[in-house]
Amino acid sequence: MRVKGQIRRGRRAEYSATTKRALVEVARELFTEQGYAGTSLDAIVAGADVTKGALYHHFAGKQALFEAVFEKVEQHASRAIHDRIKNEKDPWEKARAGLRAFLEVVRDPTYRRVVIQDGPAVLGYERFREQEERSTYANVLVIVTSVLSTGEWDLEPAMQRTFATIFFGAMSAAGESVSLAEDPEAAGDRVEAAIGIILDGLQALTSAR
Amino acid sequence: MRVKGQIRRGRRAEYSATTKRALVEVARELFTEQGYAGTSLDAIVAGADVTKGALYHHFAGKQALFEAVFEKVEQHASRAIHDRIKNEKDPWEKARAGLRAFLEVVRDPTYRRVVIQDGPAVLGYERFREQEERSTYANVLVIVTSVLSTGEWDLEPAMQRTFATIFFGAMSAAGESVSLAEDPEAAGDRVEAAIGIILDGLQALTSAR
DNA sequence: GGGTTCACATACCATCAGTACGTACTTACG
DNA sequence: CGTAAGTACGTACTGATGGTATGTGAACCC
Repeated sequence: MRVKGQIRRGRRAEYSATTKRALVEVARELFTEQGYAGTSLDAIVAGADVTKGALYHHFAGKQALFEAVFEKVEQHASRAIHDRIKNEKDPWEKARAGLRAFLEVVRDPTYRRVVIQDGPAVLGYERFREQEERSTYANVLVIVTSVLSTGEWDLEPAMQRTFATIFFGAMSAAGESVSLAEDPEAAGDRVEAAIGIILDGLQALTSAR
Repeated sequence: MRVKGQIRRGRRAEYSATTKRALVEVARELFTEQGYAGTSLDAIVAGADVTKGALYHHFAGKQALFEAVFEKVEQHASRAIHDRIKNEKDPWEKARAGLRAFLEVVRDPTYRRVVIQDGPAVLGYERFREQEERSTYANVLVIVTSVLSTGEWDLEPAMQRTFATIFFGAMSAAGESVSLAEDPEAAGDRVEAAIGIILDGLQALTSAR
């Protein structure tokens, strides 16, 4: 059963997928505007022009729907960052490029609300980290690992992960403050400068010995 | 109307204060165990052995009660950290002492759940920051300011706040990962070592010039 | 083309935050 | 000392909301 080289999934399957996407998309918008707690399932299904039967057919519940939204947002952000650092060869340049990319990502209201603000509370911290592990945090870990390989530190993996966690937390907090500042442009520059100084310090340690 | 040199507030006022403290205390326990969303007001008033009438007499609502709990927890944490850094004279030593103190504070399940996990989502990020501003974050800012004064950086206040935000975020994330690690002891040591290296780097920058 | 399955829709339930109102005790005042 | 007023609750209720049980019609398979 093939059409134009693609596997024909049947009308029913396509309609189903469309409904599911619509639910996730509407949920994403409402979660962004009103937060998780402030968004009712009734509002979501009304926006997607379906009923709760459809929602509970596709998702186990409100939290599962949120997680689907969360995953999509993270995936988008992760890809944006990855695209910006994959071509940088020098580890230190890669770090600075990644930082700039993240500061752009965090300006997206959806990312802030869904991932940073509501994410930990709704998913629980363990599940939150579990999701981060394969998206934005993964990018940070790659960068940190590559930076730490420049010196003669030879840190064990656990230590590399500790550094990644620290930088990830720093960037999240910084990103949040940037997008909430009255002058996000200037605030972003300050963050870039501050982390730049920290990186300079680490760089100084490697060249010193 | 005085008793033992204290102003006598009357029995009713004392009973009232006792009821209020009981509500906050029970709420603190339940919020810690089951989170904000998972805790019902019925459970809180039952635990405090009062009714919802009492709760709504003392607090505007569930969120206001949470904020009272939040404030108390933050106050306790902030004081614990302050006590540990006030005697340290050398800025760098003060920073390391503050870090160690924070890593202890963050091991308290109540602090993690109420302040780090639920805080931002329940209070909203702006109100969350507003509260932090005069508690734990204030401590970090003091440390950062004193550390930055050692070099010839001469950074503007906005930049100092940026550094404080960065370190505060780093420590929050690190603290969370520490308390969730299978070996919190070792994880704490790693965090201390990692931030120590970052501080070393900054220190190297000052002595280099 | 007839039975089966899937993708929903409908109707309903239980929980819970919040409100309206009543009440007993206490304080202030004469 | 007595009474009016206010405070600190208790009781009873409502609306909103997440979740469930069940029905149904169209698409799929043989």
